[in-house]
Amino acid sequence: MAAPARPLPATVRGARTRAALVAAARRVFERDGYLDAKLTDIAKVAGCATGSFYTYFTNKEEIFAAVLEQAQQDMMHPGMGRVSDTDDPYAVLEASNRAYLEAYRRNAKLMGLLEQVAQVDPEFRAFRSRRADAFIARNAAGIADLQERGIAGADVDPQLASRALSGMVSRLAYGIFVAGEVPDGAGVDFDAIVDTVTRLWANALNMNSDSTRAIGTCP
Amino acid sequence: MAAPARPLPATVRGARTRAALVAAARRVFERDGYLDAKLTDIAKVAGCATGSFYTYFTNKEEIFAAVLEQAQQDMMHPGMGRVSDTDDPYAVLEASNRAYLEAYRRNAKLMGLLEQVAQVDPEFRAFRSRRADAFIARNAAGIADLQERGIAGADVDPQLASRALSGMVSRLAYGIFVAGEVPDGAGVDFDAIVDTVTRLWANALNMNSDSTRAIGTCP
Amino acid sequence: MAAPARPLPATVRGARTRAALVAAARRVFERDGYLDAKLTDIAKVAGCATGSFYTYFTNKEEIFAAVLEQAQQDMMHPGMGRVSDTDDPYAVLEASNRAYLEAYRRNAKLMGLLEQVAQVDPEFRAFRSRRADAFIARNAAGIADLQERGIAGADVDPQLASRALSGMVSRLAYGIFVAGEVPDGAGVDFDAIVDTVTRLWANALNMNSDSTRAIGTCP
Amino acid sequence: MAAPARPLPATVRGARTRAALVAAARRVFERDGYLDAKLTDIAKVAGCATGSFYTYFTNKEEIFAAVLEQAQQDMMHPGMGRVSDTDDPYAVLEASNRAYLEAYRRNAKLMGLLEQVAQVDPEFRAFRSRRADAFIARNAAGIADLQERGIAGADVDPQLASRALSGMVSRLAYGIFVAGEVPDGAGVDFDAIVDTVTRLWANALNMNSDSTRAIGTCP
DNA sequence: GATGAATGAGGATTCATTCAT
DNA sequence: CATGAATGAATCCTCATTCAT
Repeated sequence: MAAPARPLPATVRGARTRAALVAAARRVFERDGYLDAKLTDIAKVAGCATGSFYTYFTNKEEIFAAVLEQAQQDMMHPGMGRVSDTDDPYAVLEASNRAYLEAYRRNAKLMGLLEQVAQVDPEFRAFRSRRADAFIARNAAGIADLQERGIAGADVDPQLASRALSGMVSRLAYGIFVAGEVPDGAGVDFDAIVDTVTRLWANALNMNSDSTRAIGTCP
Repeated sequence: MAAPARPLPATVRGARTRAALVAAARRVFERDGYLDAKLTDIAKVAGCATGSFYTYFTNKEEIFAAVLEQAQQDMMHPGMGRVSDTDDPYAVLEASNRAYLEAYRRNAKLMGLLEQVAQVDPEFRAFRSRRADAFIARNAAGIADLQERGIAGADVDPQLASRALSGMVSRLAYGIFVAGEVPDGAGVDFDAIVDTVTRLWANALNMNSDSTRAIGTCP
Repeated sequence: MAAPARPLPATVRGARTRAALVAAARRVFERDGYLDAKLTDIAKVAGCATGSFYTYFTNKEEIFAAVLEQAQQDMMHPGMGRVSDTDDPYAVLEASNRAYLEAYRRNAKLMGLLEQVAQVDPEFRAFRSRRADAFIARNAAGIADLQERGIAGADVDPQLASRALSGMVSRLAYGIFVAGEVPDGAGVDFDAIVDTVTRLWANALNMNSDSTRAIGTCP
Repeated sequence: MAAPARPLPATVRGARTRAALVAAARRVFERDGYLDAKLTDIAKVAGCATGSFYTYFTNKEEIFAAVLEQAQQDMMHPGMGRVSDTDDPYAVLEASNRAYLEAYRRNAKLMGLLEQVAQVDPEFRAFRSRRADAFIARNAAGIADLQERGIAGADVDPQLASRALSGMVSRLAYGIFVAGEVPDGAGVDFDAIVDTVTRLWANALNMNSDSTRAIGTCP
């Protein structure tokens, strides 16, 4: 991560080649996995000579970082940070989860790759951690906000709760969209997942919504 | 995973060598990671010749399976399956979580390795899945049981909920014990983790415990 | 070394670029050594594009030759050839040695480079030989002259003696100025080196100077 | 140079292979030069697989060191250190020079290689320096001894003189045996070289031998 | 059973040189 | 003249696996 060691292309032709390499890399990574991906192959798929790879990248890590960077914009999610922006916390939570899961599904292969690379390369392990931490921090802030406003139960530490619940969502997303762990048969559709996750999250925080969406019953 | 292709040692000396190799393998795997572990090194650490490795194992996967097998007994956890064995569901849940987290912590390095290997080797990916599924199934049964007994809210699918909540715990365990993600500073101790996880789980299921541990308030 | 294969620049801009390249080459060669110097780097340091290099030079050898050529004027030394020009042979010898050693010291890095390149490139090995031979020949002539005039002993072959003694000086210069072999501690200053070398040389030739600088005693 | 990073062979077969590799390396180095020598070639010439090279050596440097080590015994020379052991200093000097030049001639190709490698690899530059320094130190001791005994003139610093004169011999040896600088035609035979070098050396030190070999004439 | 030397396929990487703009 | 991207041949090195002793 960090800025590419190699200078960015100065000409149009250069930019085109670099882009072709990044696109090819994504394809090869998704096809062969990070470890089995050969730089030779990436160059071949990009339609250029092996040496050209080194004009823009130093090694496999670097081009994977470029692939990630390119996909990053699409991977941004709102989180619960803006929970206070609206009147209905539950709706916000649901929207947040939906956005996260949709982005995850859209980039499922890449997320799987990141998971793989993180197991192998410390630099990307750190990257993944940073990404997760940002998500967790935003959600922790949202939880704390709800607690202050009396909407969520005050009996859990926002940080730890956020870490647990955020992990719940990301783990589930990984399991379903990447690992193909299908809950029970193929019958679980996307909405059901969003719904369940949101319910569990809300209940876990004891969110006593005044809305009609109230979950569980209090005798 | 599957029975060893090589016959188990027939002599005492053979048994000793095999055991030395498995022990050495665990050390080398934990030291270098699965990918960087060399069979040569394992043999060296075990104090025997390279060739002797092949007397007992066919390849790296196989000896990793042996390492896993050896540790498996310690990794068995009760889950919530026995929820009905006692009168206090919350206590059972907590005990289950504690047992899981303790086992995870005890074998943290190995769990991290399994995570790594699963990213690389399909066979172990399947192994990990089976292991997780068993856990999830047991917990799903427990949840269904609670729902039937009216102790847990009936508004979630037991399977999906179990998958989400079990994932929450295992993901948190991985993050804290393997990846070293420390929640907030160093102040979060083991009991707080067990407590929080259990609370979130119970709340998520809307478990209306009559015990004094009741969480959240129902007017 | 031979005329440049590429035509000398016709325009002012061209001359400037060529000069920049030669200067850059000297810096890069002295910094990285001949073998590790990359043409790419030379162009970069010269502040021009890679391709521009080939406008003026065909390859690394050629630009090294240009660097050498540029420094050559400064590397000219009188030798002993003009020994007969003056009345005091010893003074001439000393002046000759001093001039040689000063020039060597001034261009130490380049001389080191030449030594390196000569080990690698036959063309420059020949160049170095020609340079040395010229020096040796001049000194041989001087020795022969002294022998004829009865100033030097006639018991050695002027050619071989010149080769040995000239080699002595150049080897010492290399050792001290390039390789950093410091005689005894750091206490040996330049004058001492000139003095010692001259003495040894004069004695070796049995130069019976009538001057007061006479070395050794003849009963 | 330092102990080999790879363990020495434990079996006879191993020793044979290692020896074959060292012998092959010497041949390939002498044939192709250090820089152009390919490890692949060495293995091929040794009649074994590429990988076997790495069983005994880490890289080209290391096997070159082994080649050098093997030749070292033959390259030991007496120097002038034992000058006082005999009655005739001049004879000792001559014997010393002869031994040095003979050893140099015997290992000319290797000496040339060392010269080349020293220009490229700092480790071998250091090795060459150590070797030279040892030689210089021994000769310096000899010179000092002669000076004390009144046999050599006391007007030069033994260290610096030794460095200069030792360099004279080694430089001449290199020029004649390695670089093929033939003094004047092909007529200079080995004895003449020994004789001239010894004379120059003795004269340079103003050695007033009482022997009949007295050089130069004092009117 | 144990030993440890031998094997060799396979991929990353460099950089002088060319040429279209 | 200047530019700088594209080229690709050529070598190093690793390590799982075999097998003669």
